[in-house]
Amino acid sequence: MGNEYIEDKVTIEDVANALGISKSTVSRAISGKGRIGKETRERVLSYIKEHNYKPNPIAKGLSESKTYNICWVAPGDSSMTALPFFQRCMAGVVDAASAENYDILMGVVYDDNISHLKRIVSNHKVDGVILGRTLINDESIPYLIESKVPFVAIGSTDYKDVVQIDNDHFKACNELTSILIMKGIKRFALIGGDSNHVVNRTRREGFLHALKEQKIDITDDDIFMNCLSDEDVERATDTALRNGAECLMCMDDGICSATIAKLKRDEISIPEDIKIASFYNSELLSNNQPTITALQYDPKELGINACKTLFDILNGIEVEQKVMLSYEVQLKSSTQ
Amino acid sequence: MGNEYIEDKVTIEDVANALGISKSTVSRAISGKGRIGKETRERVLSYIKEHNYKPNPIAKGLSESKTYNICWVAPGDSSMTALPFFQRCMAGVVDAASAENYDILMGVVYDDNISHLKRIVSNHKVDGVILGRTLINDESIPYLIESKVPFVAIGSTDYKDVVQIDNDHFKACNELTSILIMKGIKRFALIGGDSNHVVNRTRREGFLHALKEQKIDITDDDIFMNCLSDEDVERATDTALRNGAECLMCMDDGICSATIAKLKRDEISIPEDIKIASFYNSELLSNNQPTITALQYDPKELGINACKTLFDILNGIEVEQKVMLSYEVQLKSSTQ
DNA sequence: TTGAAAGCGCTAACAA
DNA sequence: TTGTTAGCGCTTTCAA
Repeated sequence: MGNEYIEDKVTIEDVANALGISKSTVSRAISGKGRIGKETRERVLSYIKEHNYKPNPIAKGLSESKTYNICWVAPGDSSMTALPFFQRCMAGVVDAASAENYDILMGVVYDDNISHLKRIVSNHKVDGVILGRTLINDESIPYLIESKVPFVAIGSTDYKDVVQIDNDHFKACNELTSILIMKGIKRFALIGGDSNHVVNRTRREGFLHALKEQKIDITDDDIFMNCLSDEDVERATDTALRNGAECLMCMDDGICSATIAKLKRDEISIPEDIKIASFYNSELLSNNQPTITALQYDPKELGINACKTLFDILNGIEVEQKVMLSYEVQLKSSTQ
Repeated sequence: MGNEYIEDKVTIEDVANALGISKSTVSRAISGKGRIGKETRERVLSYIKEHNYKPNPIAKGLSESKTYNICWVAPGDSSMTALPFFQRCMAGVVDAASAENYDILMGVVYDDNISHLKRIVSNHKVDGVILGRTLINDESIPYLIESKVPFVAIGSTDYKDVVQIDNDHFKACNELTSILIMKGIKRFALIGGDSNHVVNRTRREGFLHALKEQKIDITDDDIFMNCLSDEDVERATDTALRNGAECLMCMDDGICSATIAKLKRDEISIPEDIKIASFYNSELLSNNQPTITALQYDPKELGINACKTLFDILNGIEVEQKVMLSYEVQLKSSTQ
């Protein structure tokens, strides 16, 4: 049965025999653990390089009770998964994992179905898990806690003792909003996504906090959460315009690009007729005309950081409960 | 060291001891291979269900020389990876793999750098590979052939003996173009992407073949390949319009949505001022106004098919060298 | 500094 | 029908 596709599958035993030494010596030479003669080590190292020997991580893993795999959990609904954010994040995770000779196993979850993640974890296929996003009612987190698998979340959560890597969305949204207020804008509308996503709630709070601080009024009529489809965005935009909004605050790149498209269709000019800003910048917006005021984060950095943190946990190194990565406010012509 | 996160990590030996039988009997009960008493099997099965025992695939794999992992190879350049196509395809692969208790390992390649794929394959981390797309000058394919790992490609290639799953882009593009010609369109322009991608060349050929068959002229001045950025698309569109094109044929969803955006910016109406069609439909286009004439494929089906084919190969079942999945021509208002 | 041997959790001859 | 045993390829005591 087995799968012998690499015919010259050379094992540690082959190396040991060829060199007339024991397997354990070869193992020591490679791992650097334990004492070993300098000359012996060099002999082994040069032999394996020449013969292109690579230790089999499956066997290594079995003996060490490791898998050398990390599970990257991404949302399965394609409206989400197509966002550049997840791609970038994952790229960071892949890079950081590769550096430690680890690989990434895909875990696909839906808002209400984490069976795929469960299969992977309960099958012992991974040493740890990185959650790509957090929900308010997140099935994954309690499951991961209960299963005792080490994990870190990208995003924030109220669950206790969860290691979190996030950008400081509250501070960022607060800051961007404050700046726009100082520039004289008084009537805002907020177009937001799924309020079951922690990040969306946080952004809303940062936004509202700035308004409150600067004593700018807003009613619930100008806050449009749960805009999941283009139609939702369209409706929100229409209402906001009717209500006299001066500036549309879009909660993320997807919503902002839908809003821009809607405004273009209606031949409403930015920024002359309406100003617009986004709480998340990405290539969906970056080559728009006019340029869009937005908050800039580095999702790849988030992925790298999450993965490195997970390795620290796996290695028994103490880590911070919550790391907040920085952001940048980019003021562009859409709010001039 | 090891990673004992599941405290109640129950092994086949525990099960055997608890039941007062041997490991091999338990193994047989689970796998169904070999002879075993009906009563014994049921005793085992009910015990493992109750105690939630799951065989460790790492150990199983070591003993069978299998990994129970498949490598999904996706392009790393984010302009590509963000396309819904790859997400959908991968979703299909994940589903089909899960059904066989297999998992998906991410392999990220760049046009000129397949080191990540090499690491995964040479480390024996996967039983097979699924290539998400094919290039004209594809480093991955010769590498995979040489390494002797079983693989299937989504897309077409001229390399010999490669198992390929594809949509019939030539036929589809030929058909769509022919229909538009019959509707009276005489002046076409083609806006296309990277000509190092096999699919882009094939689409161009299908398009040109229809023109030739129906004796419609086109010059190289109206064929714009390698439009990789929005600026490229913009320039191509401008030139095509200046040359008097009646209909812009866009090679994929990304290019088409860039073209539409450009036309909107310039306040050029579809289909009054210019008609437009896409050789690939996706949600990037599907809720556009006006609706867009396009070819519809099912990328998830492609992924499922590729994965099932790979399993056939792994199981020594003979497979077809090349499978062509169907498509649908959707005539909408953009070409009225 | 090195080697022998046991063990990681499972499968698969081979015996009984 | 079931048990015993020998691996799969590696790490890690324990001896030498």
